[in-house]
Amino acid sequence: MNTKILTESSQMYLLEIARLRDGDAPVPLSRLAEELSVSPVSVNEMCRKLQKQGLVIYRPYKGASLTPEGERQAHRVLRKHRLWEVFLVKELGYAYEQAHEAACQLEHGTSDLLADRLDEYLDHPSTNPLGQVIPRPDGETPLRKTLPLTEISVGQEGHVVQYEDDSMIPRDFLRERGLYLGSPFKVLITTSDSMLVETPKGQVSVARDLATAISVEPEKGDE
Amino acid sequence: MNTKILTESSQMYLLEIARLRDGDAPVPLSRLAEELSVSPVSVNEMCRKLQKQGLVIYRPYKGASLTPEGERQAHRVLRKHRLWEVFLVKELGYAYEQAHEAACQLEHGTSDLLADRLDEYLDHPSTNPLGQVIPRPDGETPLRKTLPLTEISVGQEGHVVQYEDDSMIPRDFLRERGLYLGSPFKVLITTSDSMLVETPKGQVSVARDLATAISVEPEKGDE
DNA sequence: CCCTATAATTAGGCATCCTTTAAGATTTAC
DNA sequence: GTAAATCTTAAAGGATGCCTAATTATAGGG
Repeated sequence: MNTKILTESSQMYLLEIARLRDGDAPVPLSRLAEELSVSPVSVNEMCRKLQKQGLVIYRPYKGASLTPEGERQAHRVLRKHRLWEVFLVKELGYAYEQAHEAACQLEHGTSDLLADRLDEYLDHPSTNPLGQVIPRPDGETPLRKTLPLTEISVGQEGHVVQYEDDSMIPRDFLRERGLYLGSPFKVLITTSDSMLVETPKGQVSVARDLATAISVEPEKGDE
Repeated sequence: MNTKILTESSQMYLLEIARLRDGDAPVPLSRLAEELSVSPVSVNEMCRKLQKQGLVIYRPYKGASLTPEGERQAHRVLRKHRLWEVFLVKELGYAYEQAHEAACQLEHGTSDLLADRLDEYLDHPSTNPLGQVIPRPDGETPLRKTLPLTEISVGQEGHVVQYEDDSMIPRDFLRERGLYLGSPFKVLITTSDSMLVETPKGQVSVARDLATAISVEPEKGDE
């Protein structure tokens, strides 16, 4: 049961559910289908299969969430994924996005042993290049959830994890202002339609609409 | 045509044909089936499919060999495989055999770009930990063939690549005497039933029967 | 030159993971 | 509360890659 072999595909599903999950809310299958570039029908099939295997809890019209075992498996994969990201960025000079792509390929061919060796080689990094936590081998590390920037209250700190709605994002502008992927920040002021945020490159005011599309991870110990 | 996507399975077949090939002789399908741990029927099916794709030349009762394009593809995979071997052994402290196993998993999830970056990171190694040549990205490097130790004539040098008949090999003895995987050596004397070989650890006399089971790669520029 | 051991092939299946089509269920929003 | 949008499910099928069992072809020794 511990040594159950998951197909690459199953791993991808579990990982994606872990990634998309927002707190304890189940992930809508439509979201999964989109992320995995697969038809909704396939996702439905797969989720029911994973439920039969005790890895996923699937409630029709609600969505999918992970069982403790599913969580454990997702962590194993995510650990490998993020360790490779660190290696690719820090050692091989990859840009983050390319590293992410490549890590998707490598994670499935990585044994637990290899992950541990890599972890040691990289000097036990605690986060990936975006500042997202790398699960420990024991699987104890809880994944921290990401929120839209708008959910962060004044005085809280955090860092940027992802841009949600690519088309709307002035990437270059944000990069210049120090609010790019991985950037730490602190919310200084919020108003009804904008936020003032402190970044490594100074202060930047962000429209609320835009802030909605910026996913961030709040700093440990807040909320 | 250049960007043709090979399945993991196809890659394995091509790689194995390249590995098992002895000079220009086609590889018997039974041998392939054995190495790949797959039924002869499956190998037959696959070889005919690869032939249809122009990657393999398959002659019933003779065996399979690579077309120039198949050769090119095999080189690409082999390059990745051996680069990973170097990384795993040199950087992560793997033993060779474990590195070989792990490299089998990693090679398929490795893009050409990643291979090049890794190559650079490792400072362009020319051989894997066993001294086998790492093909260059341009695919120009010919694979050197391996021979049984008995085929090496007096004065020639080479290095050990593989033990063929595991059950017959006194591994510990050979390791002690400096004739283990990767060891460089020079043949000093051959008689009708034994050979005297110089190794990093001194000289060792090897019975002809035993020498047959030791695969070696002769040094560049000989023969 | 025949006979046998080995190799090849055909036929039928299985598992995985994906697809499209189409019909039915539920939610959500007005 | 109903209608539109979304989700679920069933059915049928395709591609890959593997299997076993049974049959046929061939090579090579005697």
